[in-house]
Amino acid sequence: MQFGIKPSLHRLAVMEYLMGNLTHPTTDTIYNNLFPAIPTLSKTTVYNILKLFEEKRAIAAIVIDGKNARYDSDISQHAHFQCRKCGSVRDLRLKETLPVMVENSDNLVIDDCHIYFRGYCSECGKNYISMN
Amino acid sequence: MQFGIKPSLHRLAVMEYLMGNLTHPTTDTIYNNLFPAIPTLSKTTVYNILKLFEEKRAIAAIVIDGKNARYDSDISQHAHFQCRKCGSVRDLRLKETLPVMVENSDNLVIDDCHIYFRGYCSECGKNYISMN
DNA sequence: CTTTGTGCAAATTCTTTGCACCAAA
DNA sequence: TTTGGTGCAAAGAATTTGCACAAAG
Repeated sequence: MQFGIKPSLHRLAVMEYLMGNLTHPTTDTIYNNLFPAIPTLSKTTVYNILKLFEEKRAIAAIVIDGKNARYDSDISQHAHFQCRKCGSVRDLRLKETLPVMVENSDNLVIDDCHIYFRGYCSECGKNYISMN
Repeated sequence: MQFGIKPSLHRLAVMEYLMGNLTHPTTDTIYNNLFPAIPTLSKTTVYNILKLFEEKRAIAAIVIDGKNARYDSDISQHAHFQCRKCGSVRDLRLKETLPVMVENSDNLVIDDCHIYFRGYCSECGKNYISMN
């Protein structure tokens, strides 16, 4: 395990879950999916681990809605889309690299960028259109 | 008051506050700043009004950190920057329009986009550098 | 030993809800 | 008189904190 993070069974389990499930899970989802296999796991520990990973920039926190945080082990530059109806979050690839986008920013030290789109996904979009 | 929102004293006060304070205030900040002048105001009402405004797309909710929502009466296309140290949020103008940025997105109906940058503002950046 | 990962329960924070009251059309 | 804006208190949900124990080097 890189990023200056000491491995432990729980940490490895959380990282493996995130790498194997690029579905932007919430803390709760991660906990509930790992708990059956790791009955000693507590939700506090999941919170601790996710916070540590994020601080070390090993994963990215996605706060696309105000509700709860989601996590992504894909830290490459990409955007996210959330459906207003079903709430699902999916990746969107960008055509341009981000640094070109922002006007000269005084003396800001920018080290992170998140792009969030909202609307209706293909499934919910159908219903959305048919309801009008 | 446009956007299909019926005006009321409280609604006008919240909208005027937002238009006069483009500092991306939180619900709490708005409430605390209006309360002295409007002692009958309750925080529930501020929540109600902000939710209504956002639904009507009269203002934009900014969820740049997971903590709490911030609001912006400037609904033109622009990005936001938050300082990791002091937490302040400021606007950033974009060079490109957003639709060019995203790869062809299947059948997504995209109606909203938020771009968030993080790092250190000019003030905190100084301290950040001098501390290393 | 000493550090640090973990877990429980309680506390905190932000936001929503239920319901009653009040004001305006 | 009916609709809809408001306010209080309580509930709810997500996350953090304090502290004690356990595990690892």
